[in-house]
Amino acid sequence: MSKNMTKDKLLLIDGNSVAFRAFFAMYQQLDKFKNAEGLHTNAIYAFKNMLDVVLKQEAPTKVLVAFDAGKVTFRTGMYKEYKGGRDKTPVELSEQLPYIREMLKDLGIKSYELVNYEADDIIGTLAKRGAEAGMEVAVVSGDKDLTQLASDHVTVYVTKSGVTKLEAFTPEHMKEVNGVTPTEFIDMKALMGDPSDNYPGVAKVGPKIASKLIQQYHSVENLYEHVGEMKKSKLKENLIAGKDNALLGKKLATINCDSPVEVTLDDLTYSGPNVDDLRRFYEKMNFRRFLADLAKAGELTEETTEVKKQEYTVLTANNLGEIPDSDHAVFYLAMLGDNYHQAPFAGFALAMGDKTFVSRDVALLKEEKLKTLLEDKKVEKDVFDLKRVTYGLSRLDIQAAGMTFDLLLASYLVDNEKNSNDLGELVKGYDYFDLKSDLEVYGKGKSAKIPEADEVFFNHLAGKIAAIKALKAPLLAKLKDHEQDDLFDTIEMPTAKVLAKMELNGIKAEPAKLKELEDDFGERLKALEEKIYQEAGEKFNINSPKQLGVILFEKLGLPVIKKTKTGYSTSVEVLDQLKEKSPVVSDILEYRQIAKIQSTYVKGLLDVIDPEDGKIHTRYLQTLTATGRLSSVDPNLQNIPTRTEEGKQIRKAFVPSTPDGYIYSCDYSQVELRVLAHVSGDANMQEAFKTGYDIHAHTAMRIFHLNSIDEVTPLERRRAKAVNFGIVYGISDYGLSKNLGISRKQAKEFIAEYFDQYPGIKAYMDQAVKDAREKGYAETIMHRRRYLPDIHAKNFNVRSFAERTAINSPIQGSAADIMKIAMINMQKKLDELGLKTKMVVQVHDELIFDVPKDELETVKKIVPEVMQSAVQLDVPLIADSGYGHDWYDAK
DNA sequence: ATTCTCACG
DNA sequence: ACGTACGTGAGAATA
Repeated sequence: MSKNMTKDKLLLIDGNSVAFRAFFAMYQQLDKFKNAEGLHTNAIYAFKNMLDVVLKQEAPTKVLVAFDAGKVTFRTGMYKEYKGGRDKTPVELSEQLPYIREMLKDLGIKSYELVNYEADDIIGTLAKRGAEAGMEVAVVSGDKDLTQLASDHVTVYVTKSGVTKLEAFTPEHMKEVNGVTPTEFIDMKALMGDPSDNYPGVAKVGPKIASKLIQQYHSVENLYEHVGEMKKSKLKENLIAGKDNALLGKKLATINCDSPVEVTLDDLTYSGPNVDDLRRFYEKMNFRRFLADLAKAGELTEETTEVKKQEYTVLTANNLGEIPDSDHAVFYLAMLGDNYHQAPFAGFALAMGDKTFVSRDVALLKEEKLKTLLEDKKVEKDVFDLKRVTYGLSRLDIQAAGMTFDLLLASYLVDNEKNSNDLGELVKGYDYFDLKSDLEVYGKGKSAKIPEADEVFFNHLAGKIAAIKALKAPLLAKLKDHEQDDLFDTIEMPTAKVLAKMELNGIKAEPAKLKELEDDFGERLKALEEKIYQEAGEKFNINSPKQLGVILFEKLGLPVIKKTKTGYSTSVEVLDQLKEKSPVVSDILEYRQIAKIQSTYVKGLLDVIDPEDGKIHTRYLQTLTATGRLSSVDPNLQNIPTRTEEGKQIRKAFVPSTPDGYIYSCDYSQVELRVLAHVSGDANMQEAFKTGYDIHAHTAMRIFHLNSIDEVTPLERRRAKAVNFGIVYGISDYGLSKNLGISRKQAKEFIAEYFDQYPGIKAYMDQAVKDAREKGYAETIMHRRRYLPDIHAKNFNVRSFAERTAINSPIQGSAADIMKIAMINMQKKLDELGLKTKMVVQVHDELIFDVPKDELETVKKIVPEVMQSAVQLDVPLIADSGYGHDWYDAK
């Protein structure tokens, strides 16, 4: 251990390359990031983000950002084409560079450049000096040239996809990536050349061959001493012919670690920003986010200026009379944790008239005055996360009513990405900074806790009320502007109320059935395990893809079909192809399947049965998906197995809550294709649905040119079905070929034929992409939006993905809209008829009911009726149903 | 915390 | 030529 307690840590940053990465990382935002004078600021902003990450991660005591001084360097003296032929730096970037330096100055970080040398040489020199002085050195760059500096004391970080993700190059990591040491990497580069720096290297030598050669010879010089001993080959000829290039490449690639850098390590001491200068700079750049951060940091040190001081009255049993009468209220219920089914209560805030009340004591809510108010539908309440509040109050035996505005739902509809469940976090997206996030106030994960200081917690609670008040009007205006008022008032708000009911209902689960399955599967797993160990010749963890990979691809020598970024892929897709080669593969597949069911479903579900009522209460996330679907968590009841018989057994554990009752299930038939037929207006597909044909068979008949549906073979139907699905996802020939195991060419023909037969579909797809490009978003039949900024991306993959999304989202999203309407109508109908039947689960296109014996006939009649009449499309909506004494039998 | 794998519509 | 199907959540291993 060094006796120096605070060991110096030196951080060196390659300013130009990081700025370059920063600029392109936020290139899509180029037009959004402009200050009042029209200066682009995206690179400055991203540069600062990178700095924040690195400063936090490294906590350096000394920092320097090195810049290139100009085009002419000692390297251009050796080779005048060095870095020649490069595209000019875009002006949008170069105009930002002086400001990055200005910001660095305000941040208290030294910038430096040296005539005739590159930033790399400055960094190399200082890294060497730092390491010699016993410091830990961290280098950050946007390209890999600097990785040659990696050593025991120097770690080189290279930005990865964006600027805030960094890949750490240590000597070990260099070895993994390139197979050579950091210094040998120079020799590798010498052989390969560097097209971006515009020097050639040896012909036909790329990373693979260069790595192999250097691993064998360790340096360019040594390689050429032994080149004569090599067997006659094209490579040998190329090496001999390229000798001068290789030697030149080595000179160019080598960083000069003894450059005449005048700054000393002592000059680099980092002691934090000049806050006033920095504030002025952020103001000039219009960086509201950083300004807010600055304000926050100020509070932490000064403690005198809190976020924003809120006015509030602490409510007790004795001053309830101070609550003014009003027909309008804002209410917030605080619980610690996401899972409001069990999260402990922390307090509440209530605004009536112009007064705001707060308390830690939720028992107060049960007091006559407050309970009445909360249950009075004539008192309109604004809340954040209606479903959470409803469920929470219900735990206190309060049946909330009159909630007419949920800020979370409104925000989600306006922009589905502005959906944080943390109010403080969400409002930052609307430039509202007077409320801290729960994360900041309570902390994270296990250590999260409600502040003990009343002034902190109550101010936070009152701040929530203020935030809801402040953002209600602008959000309502946006909803109106988007023509989403109907979606909000008649679909999303009522859906939240229905979901709260469903969550409270829960579905009854039979632990005995699950235990029985647990034993069965346990035995099967044990037997399979033994068998697999035998076949493999050793024991290993079958659940570990890494260990399994070693067994299959190294020990047994099976062909590697696919790799993941960390090793061999052992997915079903791969194993399916290896089944014939070794009997162990089938056993592994079977083991995997059973193990999945055992751990996720059998054990997982046993853990979440409520001991109080024997039911499973999932939570539906209403503001999560990009398309408007729900999702289900803790546990997820939307992915209960159905595709294999073993898996299906799980469904036998889901039972009615009444003796001799039924589980009744009703699902839409082909909703998404019906929606597609509707929105596209394609006459042929509409005709098929109107006539009541089997849609996949009908598609098969058309694309394979058969005379009647009766001629369709099962294979043809299967293929047509896959095409129909593909269409909904924004088809590609590659995807279809992979799915069907046919050639890409054949897949292409299927698609062409499909578009020929359903010309309206093709037109829809083109139009969907065009609309998204023009409007910037895709939209459902009920005006639900999904913004698609990537539709303008330059990168083909990114753009293509956005285009497929533009096709898929209106379809998936409209189907989700329809289901929500059906659920609302359904709950209304159940209430009207005073039935005891409960809606308990939704699985996207399917609803599950818990039905008492004597209500079955009624349910059989009304459920399909309500679902089929949810909306009026140009094609009929059909719902199929089934029932039984458990979910398994309800098909 | 991230990656892989696999369950569902 | 690019490298993909659309939308989710959870458990186990590994880092």
